[in-house]
Amino acid sequence: MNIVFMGTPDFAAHSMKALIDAGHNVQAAFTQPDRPKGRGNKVTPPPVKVMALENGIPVYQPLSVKSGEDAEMSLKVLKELSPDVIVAAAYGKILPPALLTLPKYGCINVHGSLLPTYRGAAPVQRCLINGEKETGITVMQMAEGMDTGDMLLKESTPIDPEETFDELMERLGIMGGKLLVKALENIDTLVPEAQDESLATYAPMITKDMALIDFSKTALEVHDLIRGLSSNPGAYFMLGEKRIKVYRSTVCEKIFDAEPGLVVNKSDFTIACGDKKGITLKEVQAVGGKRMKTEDFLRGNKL
RNA sequence: CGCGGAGUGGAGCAGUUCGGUAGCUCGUCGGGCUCAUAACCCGAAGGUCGUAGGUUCAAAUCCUGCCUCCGCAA
Repeated sequence: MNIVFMGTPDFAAHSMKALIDAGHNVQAAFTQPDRPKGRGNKVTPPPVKVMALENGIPVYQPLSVKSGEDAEMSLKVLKELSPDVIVAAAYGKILPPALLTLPKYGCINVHGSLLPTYRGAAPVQRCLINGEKETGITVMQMAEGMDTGDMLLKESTPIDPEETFDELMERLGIMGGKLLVKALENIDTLVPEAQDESLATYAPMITKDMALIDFSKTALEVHDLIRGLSSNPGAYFMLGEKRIKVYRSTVCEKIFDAEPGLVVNKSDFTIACGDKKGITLKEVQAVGGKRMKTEDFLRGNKL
């Protein structure tokens, strides 16, 4: 099938790879423009661009597909390519109606949740933070609203209580690719299923201020926040003047009669939480330092 | 030229202000104690102090270039 792919991060790159491996003709990749990023504001290309270039696929990085010169150019390019379908996965831009209806099969989206729950930008993080036991992938027909389109295929997967965002994201990325390929194979026979609006929930973007750990919450809530934000942006707390990021933790069921936020076990870095249980830190990173196991951290840093 | 931190035995750190024999907590190896141990005691090995120059009688420490890693901010 002739496909134009739109996406930006690793999650999307998985889907694009799956399309290529399945023998589809990926005509072009649309992705966000290279942006100054990270230390020294070095310009870095998004993962989808890197993968596209590796596979000799033309890359387009319009500032907008909705309005302005770039959008007109994009529309022109797409008309010339005349793809059978446009596949979007975590592209980060809203597609205008003119694009949604351009290909024969319309636009198909790979979303990291079981719709209609967790529509929006950060479904995977929100699932983990909320302590969900299950999530999945939904492949759907794109509509004008945010993740509101009719669903084509859905696949669920259990979430391990210790699973981190990085791990789950990786799994979902691979699942997403497979499910996408499957959906395209059966595109003519699949019956789109409308989403039940009454069940819809939203997963807004993650912001930096969420990342500060509030130890007055329960140990489980703290744990879920830590794994939901690991490794990016990473939940953190202040230890004196030092900012400590936590990448991995476990809940300690023991009851501690201590103020939330106090270190109650200095040998394994356990901190009291609001429900008197403890949160034991397993993998941390201090300012300027590397990410390391707690035991390593404790060898050189006295609590 | 966005701001800042860091490179020291296998791991994590101190030492750098004010140059003068390389240190801590662990790990590893050997021995001891013990019914036994991840516990305790004794001992040992292991480091071009990121790299290239410079200053100096003398540089981990001061000066300069370069490499690598990391946090923040966007």
